[in-house]
Amino acid sequence: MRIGELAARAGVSTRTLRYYEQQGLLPAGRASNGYREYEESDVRLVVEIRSLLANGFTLADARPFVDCLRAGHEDGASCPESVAVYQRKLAEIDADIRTLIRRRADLADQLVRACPGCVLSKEKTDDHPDGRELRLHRAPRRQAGTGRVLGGLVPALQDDRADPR
Amino acid sequence: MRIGELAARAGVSTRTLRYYEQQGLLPAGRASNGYREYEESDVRLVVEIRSLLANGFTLADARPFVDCLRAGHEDGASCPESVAVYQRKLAEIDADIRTLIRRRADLADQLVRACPGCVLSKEKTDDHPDGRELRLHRAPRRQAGTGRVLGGLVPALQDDRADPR
DNA sequence: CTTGACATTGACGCCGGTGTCAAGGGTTAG
DNA sequence: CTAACCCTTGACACCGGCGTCAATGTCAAG
Repeated sequence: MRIGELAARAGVSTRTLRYYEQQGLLPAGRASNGYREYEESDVRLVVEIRSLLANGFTLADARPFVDCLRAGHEDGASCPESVAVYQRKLAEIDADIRTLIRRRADLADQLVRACPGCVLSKEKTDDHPDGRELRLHRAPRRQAGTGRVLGGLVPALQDDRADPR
Repeated sequence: MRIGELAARAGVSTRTLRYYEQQGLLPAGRASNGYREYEESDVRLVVEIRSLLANGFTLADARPFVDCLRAGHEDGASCPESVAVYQRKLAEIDADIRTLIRRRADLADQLVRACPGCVLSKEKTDDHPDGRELRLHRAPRRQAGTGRVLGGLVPALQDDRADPR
């Protein structure tokens, strides 16, 4: 099938498919006239990628899953590389959550200081008794070394200008 | 004082100060030779901005605080506009936290499904206390801006790109 | 005078994931 | 033959917060 059909069936734009190919995620065959040729299985691949992206993965993160599927596995997550990415993502999310919670507490404190009584919002400021959905299981170790941590969910607090990239 | 001194005293680059001026956050007077002239009080302003940025605010978010300080208040948060920003930020953080928590649960589920037993690493990772220098990067692209609040269910806060900007 | 530290404006780069346009070639139905 | 679509590559735009050049101006010290 050609790019337009794949785009329609996978629910993405042709631009997106070409971008994925450029990133090495979705190599396409070529017809004699230069048109890209895709397999049926590529639909599945694209859907997998979109699903991962929607869950906060980057394209680079998605690569092991795609490779795994192309290697013949039914589940993109059934390869050790994919599992490693999963674990790394979990660690990143945990770190982000803890950061946000800390930040929330700080902000709430400052708000109370500036405007006592203004805190009419949630009960997330303190450890709430029922421990509802905020229980952060175990904390992973951080690994923020190389700069990039998550695929973009949380405002940056990059004030430690220690490392110039 | 001139830009170099302010930069040194506030702990930012001159580029940063010029950027803030360009954004209308930090208007500077001019000497006869064209050099920017700053007041003592501007040190305070810049420090305030940096503090807010470090807490996940954008420059636009910081504006009410700066205005408040310049209006003579000792605390940048003691104006109603600032309080409103605080509350909005709290709401955003709460939404982000909920999203992340949901996402974490989903990922953990999938990991267990793909690799039962792989999750036990979660328990043994005992985090060491504290932890500055955690650098998350890049704010969510739309979420804060155009009135879209991610309070839904695993909203994937960036795949509803149906609206053309 | 020269040097050198400091100042100016302007512009590109980065990061991710596309949207969108431009300028062209291929294919097919009428 | 032509219209009407499909496809191709290439390149700019966007968002935030700057880093980092480039080319040039200012001013005090030696």
